[in-house]
Amino acid sequence: MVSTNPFGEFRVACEVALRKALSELHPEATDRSLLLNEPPNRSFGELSSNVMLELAQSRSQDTPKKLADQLVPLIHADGVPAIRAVKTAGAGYINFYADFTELSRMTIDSIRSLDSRYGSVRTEKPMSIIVEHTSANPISPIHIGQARNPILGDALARVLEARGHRVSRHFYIDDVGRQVAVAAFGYRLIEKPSPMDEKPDHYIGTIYTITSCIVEISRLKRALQQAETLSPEKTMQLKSSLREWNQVADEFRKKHPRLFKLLLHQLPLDEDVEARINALNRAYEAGEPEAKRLIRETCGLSMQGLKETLSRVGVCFNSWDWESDLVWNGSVRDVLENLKKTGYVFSEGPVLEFDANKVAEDFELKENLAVKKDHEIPSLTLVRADGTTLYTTRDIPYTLWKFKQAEKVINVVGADQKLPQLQLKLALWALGNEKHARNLTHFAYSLVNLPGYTMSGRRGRYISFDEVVDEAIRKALDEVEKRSPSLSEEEKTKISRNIGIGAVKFALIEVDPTKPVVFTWDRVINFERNSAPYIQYSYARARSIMRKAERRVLEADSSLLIEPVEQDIILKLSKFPETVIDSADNLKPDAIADYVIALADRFNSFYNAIPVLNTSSASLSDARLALVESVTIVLRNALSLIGIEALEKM
RNA sequence: GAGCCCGUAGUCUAGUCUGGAUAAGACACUGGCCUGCGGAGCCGGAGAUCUGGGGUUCAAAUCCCCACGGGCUCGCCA
Repeated sequence: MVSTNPFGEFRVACEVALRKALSELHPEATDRSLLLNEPPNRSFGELSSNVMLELAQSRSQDTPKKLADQLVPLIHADGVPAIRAVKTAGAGYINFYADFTELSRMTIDSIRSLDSRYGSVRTEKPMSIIVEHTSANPISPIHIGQARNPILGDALARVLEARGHRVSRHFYIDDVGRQVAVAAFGYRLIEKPSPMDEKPDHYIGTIYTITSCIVEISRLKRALQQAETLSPEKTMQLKSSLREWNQVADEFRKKHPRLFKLLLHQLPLDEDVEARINALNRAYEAGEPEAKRLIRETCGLSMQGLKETLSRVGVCFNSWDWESDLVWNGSVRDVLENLKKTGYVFSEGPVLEFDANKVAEDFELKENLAVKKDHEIPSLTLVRADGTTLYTTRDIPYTLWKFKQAEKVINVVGADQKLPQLQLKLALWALGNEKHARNLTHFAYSLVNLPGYTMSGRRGRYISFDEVVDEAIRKALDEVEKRSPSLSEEEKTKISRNIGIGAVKFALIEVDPTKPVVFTWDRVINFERNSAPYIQYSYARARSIMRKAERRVLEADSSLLIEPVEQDIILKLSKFPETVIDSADNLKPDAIADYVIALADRFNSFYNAIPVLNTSSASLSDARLALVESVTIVLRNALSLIGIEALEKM
């Protein structure tokens, strides 16, 4: 029998048998939903129930052990091929032992016949889902702090697809806003020289940082000139900012002397600069042709670099959504009008504010949104005094637009943006889009920091994703040269690329996204510590056996696989579909990473202890070969879900 | 000041949602294993008062409260 979820079959069989017995003795206990757990080790079976420990609470006269002993004879597992035995143990656990003849056969047959589809269990409720991720500013390269975003977002999309959802990946190009105007302003000022040998996103990033740095310094200096009118604290604060920006300036003067000099020379250093930058921003929102040309050109250049970075690590998108389009086509204005009609918008002079807190209270949403009752949610500024809009304002029509195409929207956005994401959701409530509000998920991840400081695109203080990938590939090439000198140059290049990129991705995905990560080079390029090369190595070893065998096993007798290390692998293989379900339904891409390490571990133990090709009988060899083949399929499928390529050789 | 997230061997992490049997891995440290299929490997050893303190429970790394430490947020930035 082929099953999309072999361990699930065993689980259901145990649950049915257990419920039936419970309904005879303790009908009140059957309404519990979670009856079975995975025991800490296999001497306690493959599944275990502690219902009796709980049941004993209400029946003080009976010990859990006694209750379990009474129940077990009523659990009829004889007719169920998947269950070998049911026993009581310890304080009153009921342990279910799988029949490995059956489980092995079902698992291996299913994997070999489903092949690349093994692990994919279609949900009963497939949805159309938009995963918006990365959405990096189109004025600087993606840095390693942000890189967690595309990696998590892409894995999430892949896992959801495996679950049978229709997934569309969207990149939101944030080309409206002051920072873009700053970059474009600087770029035009130096008469738009094209990037020489530099990646265009790095090039624009440098121009942006230098421009913003010089503008900032001159602003701070002007502010300090009125020191007499300022409070001492304010003066201190300004001085400390000035010190920081001067430091940034020094760094850039050294790193990019030519551009720095050029920009310093061209930039008028009076208040006029800022006014002109703001004017450019206004002109762009208003859709004036010249501003459009300039800013689209600047962003286009940068996006070219971002796309290159993303596509080289295997992250692709279905849609590139320009934020400015929403402004120009009037949907931002329309949403503002609608929002005003809700009564949740108040004005402070020309400034419009959205009363997020009142929405949360009126709709009684605080508890649901994990906000404390007496915690006041800050209001959201929708429109500036000069009439321009803000990021989150524009995110409202964008979100509505996304919901025209999908039932569910997942925004992969850093945890630092929890508040605006909450305000966005409340805006949907206010607008009467309850259903959309409920189907909007902020997939939050903690930022990646460098030891000692936070990365800042604006300050140009970051390690770019590109250089991390480059370095990882370089390190991988060293290792390949050392370990596999006989491979062709072409193979070495391809392999080290895959190893390097895999290592970077793995480092970013293996940690629970809510946990903060401190970036260290060691984390990525120490291949003893980084598990990705280990997993790829395990795969290469397995494939090597397959190649040496020079035959495809048609009929394998899985009942010959009686070694504990073999059964450990089979058990793990049988659980892969459940892992994918958990990963997709609970949005846990990191669960796949944990799984694949554990499978590789078990395979390596097996590899070391058990011969596959030199066995006493051909049928045993066939059975083991089928097992090895199954391991290769599942390793490949699992790696593919987290966007890492499996390698034939390395 | 207020709110959110995180705290598990020297280091990095899994387990926390859904309480249950001996807290699971990796790095570093350490003792073994290449005439069997790839040693980026395998087998073993040592190393953890699960940040601290209360509470709930037959049972707490897991749930609740309070402290402490780290990160983030509270902008007419994104």
